[in-house]
Order: sequence, then C-alpha cells, then structure tokens
Amino acid sequence: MSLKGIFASEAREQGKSARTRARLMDAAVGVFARVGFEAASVNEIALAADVANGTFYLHFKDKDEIVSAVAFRIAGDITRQLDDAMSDIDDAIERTCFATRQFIDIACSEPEWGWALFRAAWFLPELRKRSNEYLRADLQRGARQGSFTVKIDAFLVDMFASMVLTALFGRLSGEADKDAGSRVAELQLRMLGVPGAKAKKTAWRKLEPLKLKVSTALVGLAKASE
Amino acid sequence: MSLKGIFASEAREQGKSARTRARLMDAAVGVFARVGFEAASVNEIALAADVANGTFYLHFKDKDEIVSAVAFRIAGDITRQLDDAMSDIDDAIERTCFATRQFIDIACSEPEWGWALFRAAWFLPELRKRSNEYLRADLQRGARQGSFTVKIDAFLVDMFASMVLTALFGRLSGEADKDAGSRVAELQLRMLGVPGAKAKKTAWRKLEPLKLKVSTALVGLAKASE
Amino acid sequence: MSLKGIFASEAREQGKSARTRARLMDAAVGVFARVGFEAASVNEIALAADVANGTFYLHFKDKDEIVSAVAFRIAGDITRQLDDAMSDIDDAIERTCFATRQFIDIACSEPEWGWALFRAAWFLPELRKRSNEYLRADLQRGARQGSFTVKIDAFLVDMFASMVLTALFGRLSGEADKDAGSRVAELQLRMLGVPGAKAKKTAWRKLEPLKLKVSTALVGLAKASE
Amino acid sequence: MSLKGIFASEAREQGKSARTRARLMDAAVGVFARVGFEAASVNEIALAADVANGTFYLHFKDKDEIVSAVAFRIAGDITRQLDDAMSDIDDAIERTCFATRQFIDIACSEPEWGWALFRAAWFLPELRKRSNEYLRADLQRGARQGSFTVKIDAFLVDMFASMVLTALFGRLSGEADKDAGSRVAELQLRMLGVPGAKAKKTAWRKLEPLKLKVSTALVGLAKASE
DNA sequence: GATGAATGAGCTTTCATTCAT
DNA sequence: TATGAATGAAAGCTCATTCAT
Repeated sequence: MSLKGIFASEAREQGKSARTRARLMDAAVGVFARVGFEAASVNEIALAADVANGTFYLHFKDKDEIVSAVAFRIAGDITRQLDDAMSDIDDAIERTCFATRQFIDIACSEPEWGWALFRAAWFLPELRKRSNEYLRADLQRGARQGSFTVKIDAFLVDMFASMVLTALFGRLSGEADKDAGSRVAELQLRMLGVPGAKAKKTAWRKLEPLKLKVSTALVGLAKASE
Repeated sequence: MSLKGIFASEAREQGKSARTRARLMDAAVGVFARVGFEAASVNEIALAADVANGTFYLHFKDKDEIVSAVAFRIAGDITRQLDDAMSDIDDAIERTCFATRQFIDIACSEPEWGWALFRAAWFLPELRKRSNEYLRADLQRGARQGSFTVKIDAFLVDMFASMVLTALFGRLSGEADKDAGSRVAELQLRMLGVPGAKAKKTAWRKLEPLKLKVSTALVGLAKASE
Repeated sequence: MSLKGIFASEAREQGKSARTRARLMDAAVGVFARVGFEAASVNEIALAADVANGTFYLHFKDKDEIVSAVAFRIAGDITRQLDDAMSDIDDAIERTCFATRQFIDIACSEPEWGWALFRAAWFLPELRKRSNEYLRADLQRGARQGSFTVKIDAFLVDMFASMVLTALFGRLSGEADKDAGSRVAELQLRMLGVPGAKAKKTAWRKLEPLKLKVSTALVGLAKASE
Repeated sequence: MSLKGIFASEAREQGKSARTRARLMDAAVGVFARVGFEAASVNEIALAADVANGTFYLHFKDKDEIVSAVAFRIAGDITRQLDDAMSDIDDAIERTCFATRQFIDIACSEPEWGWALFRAAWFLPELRKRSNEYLRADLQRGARQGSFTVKIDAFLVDMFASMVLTALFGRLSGEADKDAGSRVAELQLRMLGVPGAKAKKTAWRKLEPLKLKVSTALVGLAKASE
C-alpha cells in the first residue's frame, strides 16, 4: 500500500477540521519533497490539498508552521518506531547499526517523506538537535560498553548524523543502491573504533525491513513544537 | 590583508567590464553568505556592488548564473591552491589529512566565502561532483598505496566530503572549535581503515596555515560551467 | 456599576436570540472603540462575543448593519436620557448648556461608547442628521425666546454639533480636561449671541452628573434605520 | 483651467521619476477623495495613475507614505499661499476672517483636494497639529491686540479648526452654499468675543477670491514629513 | 557598457460571507 | 438557532527581468 495521503487516511475517522489539516500536511510533504521548503508556496500547498488558499491559514499560522509540523511529525514517527523496534537490543554496536540502516530504509520507503526529512534536517536546527539526542544516547552507550574509542560529543554526533543523511540522499537521488545502509553503517563503526571485521559483520547482517507506521499520537507533540 | 573585494582588486588591471563583473561577484559573496542563495535578490547584490540593477544583466544571464560563477570560482580557487600546496606530498594519508584540514582552515579564514561555499555544495550538484574528483584521486591513491582498506567509489567520496562540510559548518557556526579540522581528519582516516594511532598522529600534527590566494584563471572555467 | 455588557444584561429576560444579539452588540462596541469601524472584523466581534462567527449573520445582515445598530442604539439611549432629564427645563440657554455638558460627560463615562459614538458621527450621516434634530429644537427654542441672535438652520446646527464632538474627542483622547464641557458650552453660547457674562455663568454652574441608563426601547428603531 | 493632474503638469520639466511620482500623487488625491484613505488601495491608485502596481513601491514605501505626502503637500501649498496673501494684514480679526474664508474657498475650488484635506485632518494628527500652529499664531495675535476675550489654548484652537472643517465639509457635500465661509467666520468671531456687529461686518466684506497655486518648493518638505 | 525606472507575475495574508451539519 | 470550517476575492508587497535612454 502506498503511503500517499497517509495523514489524511489516518484522520478519516476524526473531525472535518483534522481531516483538512491532514490533507494539507500530506500535500505539503509532496510539495516540500519536490521543490524544497523555501521555494514551496502556500498557494501551491493549498492547491495540492484541493482547498482554498484561505483555508490554509485556518490550520497553520504560516508556512514555517506547516514545515515544522510536517518535519517534526515525520521525524517523530520514524524515531518512535525505531525506538520501539530497538527496545530489546542492548549492544550499542548493534543499536547504532540497526538505527542507521533502518532509518534509511524507512525514509526511503516513502521517498517524499525521505526528501522532506532530508531537507528539514538542514532547515530546522531544532529538529537536528532533537534527533541527535537519540543518536548521542546510543553512542554514549557504546562508549560505556567500551565498544567505541572516540570521544562522544556534539561534534562526533554531527559527523555521525551527516553520514546518515548523506547516505539517505544517495539512496533518494538514485546514486546509491540498496547497500547504502550497510555501507554507511560499516564506515561509521570503523570511525567509532570498531575493528574492521566486526564492523563489516554487524553492518551487513541480514535485517528484517521495517514498514513505516504512522501514528496519530504525535500530532500533539508536533503541534507543541511549532 | 582582508579579502573583501578580492575579485575587484585582482580585476583592477583588466577592462572596465571585467571590473564591474568582479564587483558584482564580490558583492554577491557577501549577500549569499548573509541570506543564502534563494533569499538573495538581484537588487540587493547590485546595490552592494554599487551598480545599477540593470547592469547586473549585462554580466550574468540570471541569478542562477552568478550563483554558479561565484561558487565555482571560490571552489576552484581553493582547490587549485590546495593542489599546488600538495604537489610535493606523495603519501595519501598525508594528502587527505592535509586537504581536509587546510580546506576547512581556508574556508573559515574568510567566513563569507566559507558560507557561500557550504551553501553552494547543497545547491549545485555539479560543483559537488567536480570537487569530489579531487578527493577521489587522493582516496584512490591511498587505496593503491595500501593505506586505505575500504572500497573507493562515489559513495565513499560523498561520505568523506560530507564530513568535511559538516566540520566546516561547525566551525562557521561557532559550534566547533579550532580542532575541528584535526578531529574530522582523524575520524576520516579511521573510517578509511588507518589504524587509530597512526590516524591520530597524522591528523594532529602541527600544520602551517595557508593563506587564501585568489586567481583569475578560473573565471573562464566558471563561465563555461553555467 | 460598570456598563460592560449592558446590552446583554438588559436582555437577560428576553429570548435566547435577543441575548445573543445583545452579546454581539456589546462585543462590537468594544471592538469598534479599539480599532474603529473599518478595521473591526466580524470574526473579532464574534470571538469577543463568544459565539461562532457564522452566528453573527443570523443577527446582522452584514458588518455595516451592526455598526448602525450599535451607533443608533447608543445615540438613542443617550439622547432619550438627556431628553428626559431636560423635560422640566424651559429656558433654551439652560437647555443647550445642559445638553452639551451632560452629553460629553455621559459619553466619557463609558469611553468605549464614547469612541464608538464619535466614530459613528463621521461614518453615518443618517445618525448625525437624526441627532441634529434634537439640537435644532433647542436652538430654535432659543431663537423664539430671544436668547440667540443667529440664524438657526442646518449649517448652524452642524457647527454646534461639531463643537460638541470636538470637545468629546478632546476628553476621550486625554488632551482636554474635565472642564471641556463647560468651556465648549460657554463658547457655544457666545457664538449664539449670549452675552459673555451670562454665557460664562450658565456654562460653569455646578451640574449634577447623570448616570448612563440604557433601555431596550430603541432596538426596534435601530433596526428600522438600517 | 482645471487642476486635474496638477502635480504631473508641474513635474513635466523634471525627471521621469519625478513625473511618475507626481502622477501617483495626482491619482491618489482622486482616489482618496472618492473613497477615503482607509478604503483606498495601492492597486487602485496605481491603476488610476496608469502605472504597474509594483511601480508604486518605487516611489512610496507604503500607503501611509503617499497619504502623508499628498496631505502635507496639499496642506503646505494652501497654507503657504494663505500666509503669503496675508503677509500685509496686521489686524487679527481681519486675519482670522481672511484665513477661514479663503481656506474654504481654495479647498473647494478643487474639490478632490478639499476632500483629501478634510479626510487627512482626521487621519493624520500630525497634520492637524501643524496646521493648528498657524491658527494659534493669529488667535494669539488677536488676544495681544485685545480683540479676542477668550483664553487661547489648544482646546480653543481645536474648536476653531473644527468649525472651519465643518464648514468645508458642508461646502464640499453641497449642503452649504457659498456663504459658508462668511457664516462660519462670523460665528468664530462671536465665539472669540468680537461684538456681533463688528463680526458681521468683517466676515461678510467682499473678498477677492484666491486661485489655488501649487508650487514645487514644498515637495522636499512633504517628503521630510513622511 | 551602464543606467535605473518600469513591469507584472506571484507571494503571503486577511476577511466578509456562505453553508453543511 | 447555532456552529465553525471553508471559501475566494482582494489587499499589501517583492523581485527577477526588461527596456528606453
């Protein structure tokens, strides 16, 4: 099943207002993916959502607000799903590998979301900051477990995150193939000080692909973050 | 000496037209650095260059063209300078380290150029592609010399480049300190398979800072690429 | 007792519809006073009245209609009250003095009403016309009594009215002090031909302040005038 | 000769920019007179001036700016002309009479200007303030000369000004006839304490009508006041 | 080459009004 | 009656681009 209009479909059972808001967010994802945040116009989003332009402002204060809403919503959904899936993994090497690979896979499973997310990462410092906290937790866990031999700080986390995003970009743009997740995960482990053999083994182990699931639970959160 | 207006100063001995073009490019660098490419307006650039807005179009077809011209020019200058400075270094480990560290230092020595370059990297795929060729050459040299144990291809080069840019961003935004160059170089070497001790030693060795020198040689090239 | 919401409180014993209408009018007075008629938005009025914006149109055909309703209502209430209070005064000099001074006092006692009234005077020619009829009656009485030596016609009445409004404006804006009523009354009497000494004596005599009382009697009238 | 487009005609010998600016101001006067300042739209002004809407913003920052420019320009022109014409009149009674009557005549000779001025008086406190200074000077002169027996202060000046404006309104709206100037002047003199006979004689004396003359000298002044 | 006024499409945003519920 | 989401026209303003001088 395609995820096109997923916000709308999950809002089907909610009020009319929620449905329109969802339609706008769905439309916005598409527009953002296509032209980026800066070039996206409110009119275009409204048109894509098949509502009058004035309607947009009933649901969002301005363009920035829908950018935030969409980006935090997507990031939140993916993060939460990953977090759930990793709850029973203790080893930091496994965790970072898993997170990197699955994140890329999920984000690529719905390319528009992937693009929106990629663009948001550079556009919304707050989003990057928040996402990095998850990464940092696992990286520090690895340091505690003695697996990683480099200093874990904001700089390292940024470096780690940029590698993930670059791999995501490669996948989305078609330059990189399906291996991208494993390749970047292996490179990350090496960078962190994991021996090459171990890095390779962990990074290339077969992985059950996750299916992006979207919840309504984070709507409030997304709203709060605007 | 400050580099403000360096295009103009080097064009002093050329024709009036070349000088005006140079003034526009100098002005554009400043505007791009301040507000980014999308938000930069032609009027603002012309104003900053102290020429009439109509004059802009005598020298550049449209806004995109000056973006390219400026970005390729800056990237070209830095690349060429680095290339020159590295001409007598044979060892790939030394070369990659040197290039990463000096690139960051140079780009930060003139923050406006640094920002313009950083932004251009995401804006102009062609620029990224061209710059990556230089990186690839050294990485492949390392593979041939047996120093690097990972596969060198476009994906790896992208990863390598994204680390450099992320470090540059950290420096420009003030989040990272002066060590950024050494830190990222060390991480890169580890990633490439260089043993940790060796990586650390090479990446942190004291380095003579380069002074950004700008040439007119690439103007034609920049034009050709538009 | 504050007059805030006075329309609503007097409508308490009427039907629900009448109460909602009253709430809207109360809210409108506040909004008009704050931002003027043109800048007042229906949404803002409805919000202030705590009803849905659609509800507005069940009670008023459009924005102009509530402007009229409010203005005529306020003007009518004040006029009627003044009329009552003056029913036993025969002398025209006393009457005009009394009316001018008390009108200003009353309108200032509830500044929001005062502002709304002031603005309405320029906005609704019909309102001015109707109010002027009261003034004219007293001015003609003065002519009959031989107190005023100028010709009483529309022009003179307009002049007389504009002086009252200007004094009201001064009071509301804080530029004029409590004496404004007496001062303008004295000037008016001089203008009408009353000897200076007599004018001064009458205009400055101590006056029992009136308390604004609002009735529902004019609602129908207000409606009719729309 | 009609004064339609007088800004434009006087700018005929200036640069293109000045001519366009003049065209916009001419157009604005007409629009303001017709619908008032608030309801006037920039598009409508531009359309009336037969220029593109974007052109408007080359000459005025926003709507407020052209309102100021037009109002101060008109007020300045009339004031200066009156001032010149009155330079050899010493007697305050004569001066106030002359100013009131001629002001009304001039403002009515070009009704659009008159309306714009009338509306501006309520819209631009600064304009009122500045104009009142002229009135005050003559009123104080009258007090010094022993002609006026009332206290001259801001309140009195406001009252005086409101009478002039009300008379102007009467003339412009067609409610008052040609006598309006004399009538209001007579009323003003009475109000100020001038004996009725003297007031009548002065106010109704035959007067050579002034022809509105527009100068370019005040353009700078108008600009400065924006 | 250089100027800078002019253009007009297109953007964000507001708001009176309608209408399905 | 009441609701409140939706509408769409119209406002203010920006800006890449053109063109007469």
